[in-house]
Amino acid sequence: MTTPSPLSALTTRNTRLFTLLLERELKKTGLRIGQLPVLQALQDGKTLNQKALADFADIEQPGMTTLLVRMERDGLIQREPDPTDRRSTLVTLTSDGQRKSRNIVPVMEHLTDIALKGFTPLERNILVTLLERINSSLKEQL
Amino acid sequence: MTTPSPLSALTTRNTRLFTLLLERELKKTGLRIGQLPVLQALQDGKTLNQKALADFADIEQPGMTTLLVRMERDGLIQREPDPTDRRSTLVTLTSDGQRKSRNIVPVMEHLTDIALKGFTPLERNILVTLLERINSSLKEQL
DNA sequence: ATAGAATACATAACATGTTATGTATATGGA
DNA sequence: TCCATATACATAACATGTTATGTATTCTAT
Repeated sequence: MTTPSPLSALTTRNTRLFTLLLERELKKTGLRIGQLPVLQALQDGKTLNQKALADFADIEQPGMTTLLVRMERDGLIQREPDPTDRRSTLVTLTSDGQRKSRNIVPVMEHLTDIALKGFTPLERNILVTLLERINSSLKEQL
Repeated sequence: MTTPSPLSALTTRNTRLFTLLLERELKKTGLRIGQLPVLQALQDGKTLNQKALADFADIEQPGMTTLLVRMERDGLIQREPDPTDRRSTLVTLTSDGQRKSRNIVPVMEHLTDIALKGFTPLERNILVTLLERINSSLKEQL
């Protein structure tokens, strides 16, 4: 899309392209982008309930519920009742989830290297700083 | 989400926040984000077929079809057969679509001002340049 | 101790996108 | 001319997210 705002057009295009390439890379490992925050949050055998996962992934609770249903169906995670709180469901990675999650970091690093090709360390820092300032300003408006 | 890549985490977060605020602003005018490219492409009485709109919005054809079905249902656009090509459907804005589309640019400018609060012109230029370089690098990988 | 608020989860309806596939029409080359 | 191919659109199945709402459980303040 060509928007009236060069800035948001650029960051949106940026995110879209990165997401596209990431999705393509992840397909090789049988993962989907939406699953990444869950896999990351549960690395190293960690256990979290669904609310904590929704908070971590920055999505609403119903979205996390349906995501986890699909991930359980696909054998990536396990869900079991929290013995200390009967409202709560504890989520852990299966061994297959653990194994597949180990592919994520190398893929992200590879794509980041591609995105920042030719950037000096100074340019990387400037970019990060500017983006952080924008995020700050936007967050204030929430 | 906190990803292993500070860069993509930042741009993704950036896009997400901007989208959130934009969606909130647009709600006041009865529009949705997905509709923006269509409204923009058809401004000033322009007529395009569905394929051209999909290309402009950078989404696949079936996605555009369902979007246009909803927009027609909501009275934003009109669809009629192309007399010169019976495969093709010509899309135009209704007067309500025209009217609502005029709110878009001010909203985008307002949000961009918020996002870039405190930026000097130089900083704006640097940011745009760096993002364009990233977009270039990513596009090469497609 | 208990009533009311808060919390965790599920479900439904929907928006927005994807890929895969089918149908109808148009077009270009033998 | 006519066949193969390309093009425009629709439909289906699905992923991923939203808001609104319901249910069950827990917590808190009286």
